This record gives sequence, C-alpha cells and structure tokens, in this order.
Amino acid sequence: MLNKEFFKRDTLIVAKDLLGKIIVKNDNGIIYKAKIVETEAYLGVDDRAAHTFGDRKTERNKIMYEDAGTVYVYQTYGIHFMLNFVTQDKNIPEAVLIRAIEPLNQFDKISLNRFGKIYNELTSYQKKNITNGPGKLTKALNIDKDLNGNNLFNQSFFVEDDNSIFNIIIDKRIGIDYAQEAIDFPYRFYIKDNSYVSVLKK
DNA sequence: TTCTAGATTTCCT
DNA sequence: GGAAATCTAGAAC
Repeated sequence: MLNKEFFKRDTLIVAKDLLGKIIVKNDNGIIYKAKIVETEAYLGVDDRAAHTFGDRKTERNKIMYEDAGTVYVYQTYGIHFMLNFVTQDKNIPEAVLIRAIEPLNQFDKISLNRFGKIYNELTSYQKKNITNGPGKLTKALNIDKDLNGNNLFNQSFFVEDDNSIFNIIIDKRIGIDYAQEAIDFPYRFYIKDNSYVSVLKK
C-alpha cells in the first residue's frame, strides 16, 4: 500500500509516479484491481484550471485542503464523478486527477457497472471505451461521493505499488479551455502505447 | 468516424 | 443565468 509520504510530495512528481500503480477497491468482497495509466496534476492556488485557484475554498473543494492521501470525488456536468488524490501538506490544496485506468480483473462486474451486460457481450467499441476517461472509470469501479473525504490508508480503497516498466508521455491537460495561461501547462501524464489512455498527444 | 444535443450539480473561474 | 477537470445516443457521412 502506498503510504502518506508518497502523496506528501510535489504534485507533479506524484502525478507522474502514480502511473503504473494499482488502484484496489473492495466492495463487500468484490475486489477490483486496475492500473493507473493517465493522470493530471492540479496545482492549487496558482493554477487557473484548479478548483482552488486564488485560494477559493468552497463546500465542494474543501477536501483539496486536507492532508496528503485524502480522496477527493466531485461531480461535473451534474452526472459524472471525478476521482482525485490529494497531495502535499494540509492546507496546500493540490491534487491529482485519475483520468484513465486499465482493468486487471472483475471484467464482467465492470462491464455491468458501465453497460449493464457482461464483458463478452460488449461491442469492440464498448470494450475500448470501458475505462478511458475520468467519468468512465468512476462508473466502472462504482465510485461516487461516498468516497469523498476518505483516505487511501485502509483496506477498502487504496493504491499499491507495481514494478512494471513503461515510457511516459507528458502533455497539456484536457477540458480546461477556460483556464487562460494554464491551458498549455504540461501537467498531464500517461503511459505510452497504452490503449486505455483517453486522449493522445497531437 | 465525426458531429450534435442533452444529461443536471456546483459555483460563478 | 451560464459554464464546468464529461459522456452518450443517434444521426450523418
């Protein structure tokens, strides 16, 4: 299990180091395991793309001010949940958004969560799109606001290390067209040639 | 394979 | 009121 010291570091380093790590979620005995293949860093008060830009603290984003290893889940467009891991010391409101994962087990359960049918009945299009986006992976792993404010240091939801070798691509973040000077910041990281990545570099 | 509208919570960026 | 750290179905090509 990755400990608090892992998350209590520079957010860009945590975002990069989370690639290849394994998210483990235990839903009453159903144990999901999935590899993190794409992340984005949100750098707190100076990052116009972050919810906490300008040190704005709201009911929604107050979890970002918590200590390293806290789970921040919020809803966007009214329907999609986004999964984030808080980094840095308490009151430094930075976090890493998990943008894509590669399922390692529970393919039928994940398929039911996403499309209401087992994996073998999915179209090839559905298989390719099963967890390649931040709103998709939360639905696949049955993640919602119940996890908001929890930490990553318990047996029901945590991240574990893995020794896989891969190359990393660095790119600008997705879906922040409003963020002016922050639009082009190279704060997105993903595993090269992994088919579950949401958006490839142009 | 690409486009569009519509889903609807939280905060006004 | 309007947009958001997004996704889907249905249509067109």
